[in-house]
Amino acid sequence: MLSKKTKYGLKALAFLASQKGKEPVQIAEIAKQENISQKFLESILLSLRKTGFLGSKKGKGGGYYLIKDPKEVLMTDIMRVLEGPIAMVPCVSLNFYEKCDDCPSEEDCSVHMLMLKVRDSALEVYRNNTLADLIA
Amino acid sequence: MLSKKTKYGLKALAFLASQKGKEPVQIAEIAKQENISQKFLESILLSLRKTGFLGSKKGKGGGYYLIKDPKEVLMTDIMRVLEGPIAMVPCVSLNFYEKCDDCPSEEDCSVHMLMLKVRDSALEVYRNNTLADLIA
DNA sequence: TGAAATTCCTATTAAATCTATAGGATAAAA
DNA sequence: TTTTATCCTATAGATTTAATAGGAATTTCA
Repeated sequence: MLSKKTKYGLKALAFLASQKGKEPVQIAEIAKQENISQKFLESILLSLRKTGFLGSKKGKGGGYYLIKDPKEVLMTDIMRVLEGPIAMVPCVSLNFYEKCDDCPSEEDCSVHMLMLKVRDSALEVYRNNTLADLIA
Repeated sequence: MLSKKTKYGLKALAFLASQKGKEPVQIAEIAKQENISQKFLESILLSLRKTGFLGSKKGKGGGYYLIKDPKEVLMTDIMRVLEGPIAMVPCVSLNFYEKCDDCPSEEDCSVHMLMLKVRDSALEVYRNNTLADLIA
């Protein structure tokens, strides 16, 4: 299941992408428009800023804004920052690889191959969609 | 992420599918072979029996066995029983549909369409794989 | 210069879910 | 009647997620 953090993060990014100008949008406005707890959203936007997706400005007239053109932002990158690994098991993850402690061998693991296929199918979707596609 | 329950369940099913004969296999043996907590596995196998995947036999020489030919068991069915919805959000789930309380309209939801694509891509994998493919 | 607006940051609590264990009941076999 | 194994329910423990709290830092603007 998609975490609320990811869902809210996606909605916020989509909201910002749908704004015509590059004026900063305040947390409060996004939270209100998208039905999100403001404090929770605050922490999500903060992490999106720290990971290079958003810029911010303090004080009156401040808020958050997209740094890149939505067409240039791949869903793979967004998902990895918000949700974490795209793979369902660490042993088939490209960016978050970890060995399973209960498996003697990945070759012989019945779960491994299936999860590899699932990962690839998800990757294909995320690689072929950008932030711009969210608002189309 | 795949839950341990699902991972263990898949491994147990694959183990049973790899057995030549139809003799029941004891929980203890599966647990040992697959490095799974026996008590935890017990509850998983029980649920797989209740959902029609496994049969069981009590007493000496007892254990669990597959009811169907592994080639006839779709991964979609297994995953839904072990892991739950294949979709990442309830609003795009075929078998576990639920409306999102925070979304005024599914049509206008930026997350909805993307998650539909992800669901379809996962479904394609699960529909084209059976329990038999796990041990190939 | 100072008040208001807004993000920044850390910590903490609350809730939900997942993992694992406990302990006995039930049934079959020898 | 003893042994073996599943059946069943409850619950404890651990982890993760969701949400809140409260003030610090920065910017704007009168």
